[in-house]
Amino acid sequence: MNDTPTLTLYNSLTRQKETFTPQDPSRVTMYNCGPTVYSYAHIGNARAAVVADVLFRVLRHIYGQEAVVYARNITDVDDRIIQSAKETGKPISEITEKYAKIYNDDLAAIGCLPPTYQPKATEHISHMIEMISKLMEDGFAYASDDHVFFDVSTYDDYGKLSGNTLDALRGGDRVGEGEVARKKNSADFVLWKPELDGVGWDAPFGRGRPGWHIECSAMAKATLGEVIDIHCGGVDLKFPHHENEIAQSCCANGHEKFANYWVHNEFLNMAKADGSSEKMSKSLGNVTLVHDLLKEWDGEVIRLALLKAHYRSELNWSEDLLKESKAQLDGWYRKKADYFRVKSLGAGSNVPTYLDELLDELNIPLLLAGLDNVSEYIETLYTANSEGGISNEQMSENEDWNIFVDLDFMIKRANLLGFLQKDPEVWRKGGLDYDVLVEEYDSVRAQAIAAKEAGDKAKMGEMFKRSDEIRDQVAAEGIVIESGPDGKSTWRKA
RNA sequence: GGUACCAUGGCGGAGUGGUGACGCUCUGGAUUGCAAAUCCAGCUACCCCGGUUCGAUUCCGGGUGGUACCUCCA
Repeated sequence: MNDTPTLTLYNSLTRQKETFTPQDPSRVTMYNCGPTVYSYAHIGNARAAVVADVLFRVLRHIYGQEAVVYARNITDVDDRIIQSAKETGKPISEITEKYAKIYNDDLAAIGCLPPTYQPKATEHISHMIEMISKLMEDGFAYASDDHVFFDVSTYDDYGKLSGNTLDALRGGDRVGEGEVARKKNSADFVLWKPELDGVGWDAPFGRGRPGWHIECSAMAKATLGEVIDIHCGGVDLKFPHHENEIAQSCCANGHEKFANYWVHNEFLNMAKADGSSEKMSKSLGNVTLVHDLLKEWDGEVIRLALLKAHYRSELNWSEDLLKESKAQLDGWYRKKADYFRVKSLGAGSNVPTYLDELLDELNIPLLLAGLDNVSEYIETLYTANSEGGISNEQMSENEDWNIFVDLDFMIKRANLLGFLQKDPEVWRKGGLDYDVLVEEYDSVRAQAIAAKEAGDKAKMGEMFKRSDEIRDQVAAEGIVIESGPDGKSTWRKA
């Protein structure tokens, strides 16, 4: 294992780039906070999931597929879910199962591998109760007015992750409102709440339901262990969610750390008409759902758009970003079609694949550029051929082999990142069928060319006009006709 | 008020103490009946002011501008 690639990650906890060293290379653990399933996932949720997915893929590449254990939870007990059940009159399980499935389907469509474990909060209530009991026994938590709170004053490192201090947090107090009145310190957070609308579980400290933060602590422990290697999530979860997870887990489990590395992705902003941008939020009414985008765009286009910026940079989301991603992928897929052509000539390759660019803090944009660099190199080979008077179809076996190796390398790397998974023909045609119309186009054009050769200009003009009409007609339906050198045309979805 | 992040061409976006990747767009050319696609060529950028240095876009300080978190939120 001397040649294990070295991965560096920016650790939000220490605020510096660090070399990643797992506790056990044969069982590398990562946790990502999953969705609360009461509605569709939006594109911001997707960014967090895609970033975690890339990290998952890189870890699998380094340590082996079986060696990486990735847990992404489903929060299926929550006030918003209870409220939604009440409003729609549907059973809670119907709502949570529906949206959990949609979430998984949508993420699969944008190339996210399924996590090793997908624990549901309702299946881990006993673990949460255990953890809360332990915290109470050891004096880290206290009961108050049918609630149980974590006492932040008992944990010295509270605020270390987010950079908040208890004094600073105290500044925002609104004493007397709601929970604040029940707490010892305003920063104390709830571990257990009383039953709501019949939703509750029996516990030694009273029938009730879990607070939000304890869920992740309990599920991470149940699926991955008491100390995990990497914890991912969006920056907005850093405080209070992740801060509270650390406090609970460390105090309950008796370890100095909960996660050794914290990886936080930056936010996604929505572009505004005036060129500025603002964060996506429901209150601003600018939420874009993955589910809706998938109706119009291929999942790989959305995935590429999400990965165009470094995960620690903010990403401005826009329609142009999607268009740009589509254009870039079209180019890659042309290369993939070429790959099959050369492969059919008998070329072979066993080049090793690597993701070195990602080892430096998941520099995804650099790897994407690397794909295009290979692509460009292949062009120079083609150009060299054409200058030698040889068509690409007539290249020597040796040249084919060279090109194949490069294409193979590029495509394998793209595949590792979750791109170029489709057949190039399927990609081009998007499941449509315009073969008949395009054949007619060719046939009319052939007549035009024949008329031209016969010197019949009137007929030539007429035939070209008819072929142009066909081309305009399919163009109106979003189809682009591409003429081949031999008079045979192909077509693709624009 | 507290905390943190960011500032590169028309747009997106890497990177580096010493000719500024890559993608998209755009311009010119080849090709085409005209297009499309493809190929070739090309235009355009490191927020401002100091400091360190032989040399800074890159390091340090200040300024300006932008953003996020401190409340449910990826």
